[in-house]
Formats: sequence, structure tokens, C-alpha cells
Amino acid sequence: MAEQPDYYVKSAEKTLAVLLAFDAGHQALTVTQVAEAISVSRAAARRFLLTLVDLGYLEAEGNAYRQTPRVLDIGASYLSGLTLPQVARPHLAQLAAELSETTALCVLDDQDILYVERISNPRLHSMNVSIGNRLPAWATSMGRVLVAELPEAAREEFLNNARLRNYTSKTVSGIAELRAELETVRAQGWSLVAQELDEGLRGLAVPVYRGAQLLGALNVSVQPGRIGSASITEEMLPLMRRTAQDIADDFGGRTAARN
Amino acid sequence: MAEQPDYYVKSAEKTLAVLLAFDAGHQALTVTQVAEAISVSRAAARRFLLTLVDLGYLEAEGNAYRQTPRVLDIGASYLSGLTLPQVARPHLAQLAAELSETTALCVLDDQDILYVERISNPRLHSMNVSIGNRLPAWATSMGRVLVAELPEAAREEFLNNARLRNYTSKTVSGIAELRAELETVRAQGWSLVAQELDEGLRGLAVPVYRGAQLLGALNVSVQPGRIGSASITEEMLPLMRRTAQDIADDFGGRTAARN
DNA sequence: GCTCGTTGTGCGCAATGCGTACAGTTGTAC
DNA sequence: GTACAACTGTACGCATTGCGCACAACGAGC
Repeated sequence: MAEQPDYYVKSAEKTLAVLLAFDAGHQALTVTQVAEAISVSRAAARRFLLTLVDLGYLEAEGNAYRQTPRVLDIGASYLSGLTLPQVARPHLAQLAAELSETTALCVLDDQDILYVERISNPRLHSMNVSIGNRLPAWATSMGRVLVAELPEAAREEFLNNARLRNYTSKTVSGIAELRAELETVRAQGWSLVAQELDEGLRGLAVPVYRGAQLLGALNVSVQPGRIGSASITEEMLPLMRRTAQDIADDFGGRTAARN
Repeated sequence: MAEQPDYYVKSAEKTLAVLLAFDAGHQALTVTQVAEAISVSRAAARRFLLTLVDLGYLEAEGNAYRQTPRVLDIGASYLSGLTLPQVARPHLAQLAAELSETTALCVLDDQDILYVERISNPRLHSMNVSIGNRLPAWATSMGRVLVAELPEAAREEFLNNARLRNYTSKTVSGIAELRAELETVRAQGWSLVAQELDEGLRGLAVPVYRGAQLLGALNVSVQPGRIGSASITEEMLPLMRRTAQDIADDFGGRTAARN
């Protein structure tokens, strides 16, 4: 990789690496497993694990370690600060109520979309996505909106690094098709993705713009029966665009003082 | 404080301290501010900040730094793993739908309750609490349930360290009164707290037990009109207890293999 | 102009964290 | 039972890493 400048604190990277080693597939890890996962010696891994236990972010369970709820502290300040998710929450809730659907707000992080807020409709048991989760941007409605609105160079770089996969039979089949779809999305200002990532997943997304700055994308889930009907463009889209505008105005107004 | 054992990695503590310096009241911090906040030299603070920028958890904005959405990654694995929040989510959603109220699940962390999952009712604009947030345990329904169920020694230690404050005119007025209330909560197995932390906040909570192990507490918001009426004990409590039981069974069943 | 409060950066020093090495424990095969 | 393998935890000497002083540069406010 790129060589690190001399101000680099390697231990900081390792600390985060240890915490991130506990991903969705690895709830409990032993010293040896962590050492292998992040490529450090067993002794080093043990030092970090014991330190993190001491700080309360991990707990020991026999010779395995697991995260404690305290790890949520790290992201909590972002979620409750004067940030996009905090500002967007009431607007998303209102939209969710008006449409009786699940709504979410995402930002782009490299090749993924990152859920920063989500209001689920309790009456519908939708996909189990929670805040902080990632999904491949190219296969989701929000991701396509975010990538479509990117400057040309960034968009091309995204496409070059994109690793397409056939999640379902309806998944877009290649870079060329995806590029064409992105053109369409950019021209029309919204994206509808149905069952390309998961058989049960259908989403409609629009960008959230504050002036020339792209803040994120918001989406709502879409019932199968609505696909192709006029209710999408005539009913859902206007409400979504109004919500996006409300979020942008509110975000700008409340954070204007900070610059 | 307590002296650190010789396995301690000081840089790990500092790394987390830097990330946590960006709390709800401090969105953007300069090098000097961070150095003061966590009591390290300015040069050290700068090294950590630049490293975290390099890793993508912070971004520079002029000479100030702020968190990026990527900080959510650290807690995301906890939220989507085979952990309590993940298991509880569908059950909370069902309860929220049945009662048309906001539901939440908390665990106890020192003196605070820590929100690990929350299903809000979009039709009600309730208090803006999000996952990872903390509230003082003694002033909340979930906190009182969790503390009441603690072993005697731990409960007394909690009370000794509790720092009561009069948030509203209805806040419990002293340790003695709080201790008595905890006795009642333990005896009846639920807690109702109305407007003691905030004028608009009324919560009803029950413990979530898996055998002898206290996993957490769940609560639902309560409409003002219902306070004192029979609908709480006759309608809400049975549903909440059933949900608590469902969560505990589901949690135990799915995680049994890991021991 | 001067001063105060910032900022970024270089560099020598030592404290910090490294990894090797050894010892104890557990489980399986024979 | 022994032997072996794959874990564990712990100690200690070494050098890498991160420390903070010191300097330079910039801007704001008289």
C-alpha cells in the first residue's frame, strides 16, 4: 500500500483493527484469531485485547473476547450531533408515516453505502439493516443515486473499482449496463432498484442536495404491486423530493453558524 | 486512578479518547482543543488526528476536524451480530406495532442506560434518542428496572455513586426515596417513570431475563392519558412481558451453540 | 510596528510496545 | 498410560515508536 508519513501512529490503526476484527461473522475471537486477522504477533494482539477489556469495550469470556455495548459510544456522538442523521430523523419519520413504508438515509463511503439513519415501519418486517451497516453501492437505489451524481472522474473511478456480482437473477449484468443505468438515474433524478441485491428488496431513492453539495440519498421501500404503476412517480416521488428538500434546508440552516 | 498493568497499550486508550472527544457538544475540534480535552501534548494530538484522518474516521475542515460517518463501522458489527439488539429487533417491532408506541431496549453500563435498539413510531414525534445514547439510569424506567434487579452489593454501589439532579419538578427527590422506589420496582417487576427526566417523557419498562441472567430492559412510551389507568397493567404489561420472554428465548436458542 | 494566540514541523531521546522464548493446559490419537 | 499438537499466559531484553521540546510562520488585534 501507500507508505505512511512519519506522523503516523501505528497503534491507532491497530486499535481500530482489533475492534473491527469483531465483524458480523466473528462475535467471539481468541487471541490467536485476532492476531491472524490483523497480522500482528500473538503477544501484541493480547496486549491490545487486554487493554480494550480494561477500557470496557471488550469483555473476556473464557479465552474468547467479545464486544460490549460500549462500542456504540464511539459512533453515538456522530449520530446525535448536529449531523445529517440527527437533522434528518424527524423528516424521515414523517415521510415514513405518510407512505407507511420504511425510510432510510445513506451516504457514500468508498464502494459502499453506509446507513446513517433508518425509520422502519413496524408493521412490515423488512430486511434487517441497521444503522452503520454497509451495502454495495452499485446494487442499491441509494448507491446509484449517489454515484450517478458524482463528478465524472470520481464516477469512473468508482466503476473501475466496482466488483459486480450476480446476487439475484435480476442483478444488472455488467459495467456497460450499469453505466447506462447511472446515466438514466442522473437524468431523471431518482433510482428504482428492484430485487437486484435480494429477492425481497425494492427501493426507490432520491438525492439530498444542499445547493451544489450532495449530502446523501434517501430511500423508501416499495411494495411489489407498485412497481411500474404511476403511484411511484405521481405519489411517492413528490413526497420524497419534498422531504429531501426539507432535510437540506434544515441541515443548512442549523449548521450555517459553524463555518 | 488505578495503576495500569504492564500489558497496557497507552496508545489504544488515546486513540479512543481522541474519537470520544468529539461528543454531542463538540462536533468540530482543532488540534489544541483535542490536546486539552484528553490531556496530551499538542504534537501528540496532531499525530493521532492525522492518523485518524488517514484511516478515514475523521476529516479535516480548515484546521478543525470532525468525525466521518465511518465511525459507525465500529459499533455496526455489534449491532448486526448475533447480539441482543439484533435478536430483539423483530420482537420490538411487533410490540411497537401492537401498541402503536415507541419501544426500546437498553442495557446498564455503569451509571447509565445505553440504548442498543429502538423502534420509533413515526406517527409520534418522540424524544430524539438514538442507538448508543446514554441516559442516567436512576431517572429512567429501564434504568430502575435494571438497577432494581441487581445483586444487593452492586445496587448499593450504584446508589452510592448516583448523582441525583432535579431535572423536572417530578424528579425523585433523594436517595432514600429512590431506594424505596427500587424496592417497589423489584417486587412488582416493572417500572413506570413519568416526567422525571423530561416533561414529555413517560416510560414503562420490564426486565428481560434469560433464566437467571439479566439481559437488559425493554420499555414502551406511554401516553399521558393512560397513566393511572388499568390499561397499563392489564393491556401493556402482559404484551411487554411476552415480548421480553420471546426475546430471551430467541437469544438463548440462537446463541446456545457458542459456549 | 509589537504581542498574543494560533498553526505546522524537525529532531534527539527514552519510554513504549515488540516478539522471541519458555512454561502450563487441554484434547486427541495410539 | 505416553506422545504430540495446538492452544494458552508470561517474562524480558532490545529497538522501534512515539514523545515533546523548540523553532518558524501566520493572522488578529490593538
